Amino acid sequence: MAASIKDVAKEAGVSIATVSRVLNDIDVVNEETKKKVQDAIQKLGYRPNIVARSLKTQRTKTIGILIPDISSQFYPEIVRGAEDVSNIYDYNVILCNSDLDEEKEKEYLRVLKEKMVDGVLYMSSSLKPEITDLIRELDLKTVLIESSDEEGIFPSVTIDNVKAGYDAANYIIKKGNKDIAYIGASKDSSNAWAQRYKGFEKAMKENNLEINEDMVYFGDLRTETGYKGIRKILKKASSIDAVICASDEVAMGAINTLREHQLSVPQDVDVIGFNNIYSAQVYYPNLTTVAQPMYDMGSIAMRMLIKLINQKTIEQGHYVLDHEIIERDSCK
Amino acid sequence: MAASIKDVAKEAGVSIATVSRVLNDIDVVNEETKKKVQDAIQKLGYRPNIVARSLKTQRTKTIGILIPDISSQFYPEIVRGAEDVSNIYDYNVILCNSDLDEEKEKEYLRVLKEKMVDGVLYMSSSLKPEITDLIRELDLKTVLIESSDEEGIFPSVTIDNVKAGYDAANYIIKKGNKDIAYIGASKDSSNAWAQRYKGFEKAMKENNLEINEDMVYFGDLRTETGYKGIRKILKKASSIDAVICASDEVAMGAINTLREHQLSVPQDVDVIGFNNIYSAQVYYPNLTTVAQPMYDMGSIAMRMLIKLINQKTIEQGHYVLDHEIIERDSCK
DNA sequence: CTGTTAGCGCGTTCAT
DNA sequence: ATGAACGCGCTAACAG
Repeated sequence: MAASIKDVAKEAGVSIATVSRVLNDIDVVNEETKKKVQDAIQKLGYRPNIVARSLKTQRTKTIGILIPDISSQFYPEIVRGAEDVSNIYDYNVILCNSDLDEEKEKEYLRVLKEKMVDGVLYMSSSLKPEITDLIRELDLKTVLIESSDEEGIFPSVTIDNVKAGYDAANYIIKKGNKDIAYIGASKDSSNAWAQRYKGFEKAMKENNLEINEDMVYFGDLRTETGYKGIRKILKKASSIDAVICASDEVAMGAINTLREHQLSVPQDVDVIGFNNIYSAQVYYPNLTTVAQPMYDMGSIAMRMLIKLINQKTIEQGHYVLDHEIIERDSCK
Repeated sequence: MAASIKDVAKEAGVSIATVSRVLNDIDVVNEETKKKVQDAIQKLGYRPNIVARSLKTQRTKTIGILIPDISSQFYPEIVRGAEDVSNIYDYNVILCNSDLDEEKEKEYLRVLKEKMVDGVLYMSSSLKPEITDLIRELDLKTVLIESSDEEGIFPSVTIDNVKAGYDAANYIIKKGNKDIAYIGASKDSSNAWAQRYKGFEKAMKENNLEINEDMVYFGDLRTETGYKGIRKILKKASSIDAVICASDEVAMGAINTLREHQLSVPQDVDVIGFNNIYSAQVYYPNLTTVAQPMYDMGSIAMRMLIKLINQKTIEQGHYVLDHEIIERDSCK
């Protein structure tokens, strides 16, 4: 059994209260006794038990991170950014993979509450009312990443996905492309991916370009969606100049499939992806893509959360970070 | 403030001990009173405080995972495998990025101890004595992934890296290649990557092939090492038939650089990578590589650890999982 | 079958 | 400046 505060007190010949005081640097403790205590701590290799402290202080110095899947290409960097900041402020993170399963999310949220986390970083496709209700009921300090709630009560960190979709489309249009395909995820809900599609629509409209139903495909954001999308589009559409993809994985799936059909990128077709994941820069052709500052999203969100936990007022409830088109070799 | 066990007891008109009993399904509680308690729990939306429980039971149902960097391409899948299993057994994981910094590792280990984690999954390049000493001093139940300690006291999950390097080399040799380059990380220490090089040496020797100093390069396992390695090799060596790379990132960096020098893969040069990360299958040309069962490594290690925590005897202290050569398009 | 009580290790009044 | 004592919320004897 590791030494407890009691052992230190005995060793130093003082009360546990005094030990606690030097531990937390509170009140003014006589230099001499302070020294005695520190020596005892040193000698016993004492380290405070944070669990006991948490029970007393009601703060665990632990933060829950809820993400769909750490083994996807997108989230690791966000988590890294978050963990780096948490580490600076002496917090640790509990990682939870939800697989976008609402029940799993709820259960994690409840467990995090039981474990008395000081706050939660929440990432998901869309923010269902059941979830926001639960978060409020559990009274969990929460910052959203990549999505925001409609009422805007929760602080959030996102990019402007409508604008990002708009910019991607304009970039493709400026290259002189007319028959433009779009492969993404759900266009209905209010999530990030639907917003990208809205931006796409807007740009097409502004340029008097028509969106051909046959050239739009919705699946998820995985590579396979790129395969499927291109197959469907190639079957139905008469001509294809470019493809806008809601993720880099989809873009790579699309390019691979185009290649199978003897269509080369960018000679025959322009393709742009989204997110700028690691693979995008090693993929051949190097993928032109709309980059999100993933690391920053994680670190900024964690900073906000920690401020929130410490009751400091948050100047800005909703951070909208800049996206950027990274020009590489998948567009002419 | 959320309801406590006391509130439930009062609401149900029983003692807190009884509430605790129905909570933990211990002893035989009268069906009627059990019902009363459950109703009270329901009514108050009570959830036990795990921190308080932990203080008493000395188990937190939390496990620390120490990895170099979650934003690398290699670790997310391992972590996912581990978290999935932990979730099944009602554990949560605290994620720690060490950046292979020994001081950071030590500090994390100490904090994990303070937070009373039930166990630790440890991943690192090599296992320094300072670390094993600390783990023992802290009395942390630990399972190693990807590396093993020389004395073999800690349970571990690895692949046979010597054999893997040997297999990769033989695969390349069988293709008829003579001038074979190797790009990897440190060849001295006893880590996984050094072992791969040992396997390479063995295969070369067995086939009476000479290892040309000019065709070997050691850096780290990042893409850049591939660039640097190829540049150096191309400058010094007279001819190059194939390159064996200690990671997929390195392999992709190597191929990109070969391409810049008008050498195409696999027409001019065969290249094989290591790990089978996501990018390997979307990269062009699709990367031939030695796959490690990353998800399984994480899940098996977590299973071992949980058994260890629950004092069940571990039948096998050192799991050596199978690797597999995935034949794709970067070799003839 | 159920209640009382003593801690788990720590922070925090309230005295002194 | 320091110590005694209480309680955070829960489990685990021990009684009854």
